Amino acid sequence: METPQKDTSHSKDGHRTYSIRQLSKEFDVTARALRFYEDKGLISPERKGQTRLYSPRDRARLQLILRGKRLGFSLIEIHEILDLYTPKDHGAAQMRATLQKYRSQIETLKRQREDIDAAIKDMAEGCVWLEQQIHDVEAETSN
Amino acid sequence: METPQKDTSHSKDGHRTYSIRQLSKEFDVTARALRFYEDKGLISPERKGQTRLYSPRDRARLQLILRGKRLGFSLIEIHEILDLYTPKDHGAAQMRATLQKYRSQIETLKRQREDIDAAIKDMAEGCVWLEQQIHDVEAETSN
DNA sequence: CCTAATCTTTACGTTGACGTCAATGTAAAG
DNA sequence: CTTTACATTGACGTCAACGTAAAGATTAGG
Repeated sequence: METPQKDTSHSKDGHRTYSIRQLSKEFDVTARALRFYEDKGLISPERKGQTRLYSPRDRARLQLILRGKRLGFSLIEIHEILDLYTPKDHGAAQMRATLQKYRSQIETLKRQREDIDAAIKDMAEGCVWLEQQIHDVEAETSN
Repeated sequence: METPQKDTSHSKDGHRTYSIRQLSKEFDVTARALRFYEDKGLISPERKGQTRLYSPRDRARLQLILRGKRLGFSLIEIHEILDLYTPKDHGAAQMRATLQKYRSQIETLKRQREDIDAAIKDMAEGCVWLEQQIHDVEAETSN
């Protein structure tokens, strides 16, 4: 009864680390997918020997990746979005360029939200109509 | 100067029709894609001989398809969504089942909207931070 | 009638995002 | 030490969503 599972590890830098399995289970993605994302440069976990050790920052990046996927972005697009999240600290010119990217990304997202709102509206109207139909049919069968 | 382009046609049922080119230009998709969607059962234009004639209803379906794509749904998912749009008029049991689909679809969309709102918030915060940085740098260079 | 533009189908190619072995390494448990 | 479990890197397979090229039918214009 006393097998205190070693379910947490720590790197020499002190922070928590996650194995590839832990992360894949937690977020319900395959280890293959995680390695694939790494291949595409979306994540770069440290290595202990040759096995991967994911830091909390890697975990956060993974969350962003998955959110991007849910929103229908390609891995390439997600890569660009992740770049916006990683602080660059360049000159004012660079920062201004980055700021533009932020804004255009916001526009993209807002357009997407309009699509969503329209779709929700459609579905909601469909609901109302259907409920009415069902109500009518029931009134009829109760005759 | 008097070549009144025959840019509109009408079917025997009276409604307007669109050629595959018109539609592809209007929505900026290739004719190949339109035929592909037809292959997958997402759209079924009439035929005049062997050429396709798209009705306004087909056009509306195409809009829904493209919206679905922008939201990251697969063609299969879009097919199911389109089914929700085509009135079935079945028994009460069927209608109740359909109602469930509407509702679960609404839930899906709402979850997606939460993702979007979160992403927008992130980007907006990034903007603010960046603007501050740029401001600081400029204040410094003006010394 | 000829040509050019569009339409068609058929079929194979491509890209993205992984899945699925296979062969191998390594570390903890018995 | 051997088994068991999970890690690794290739390499090839697969599925979706089209792209692209080939070959022929149709139609408007000169």
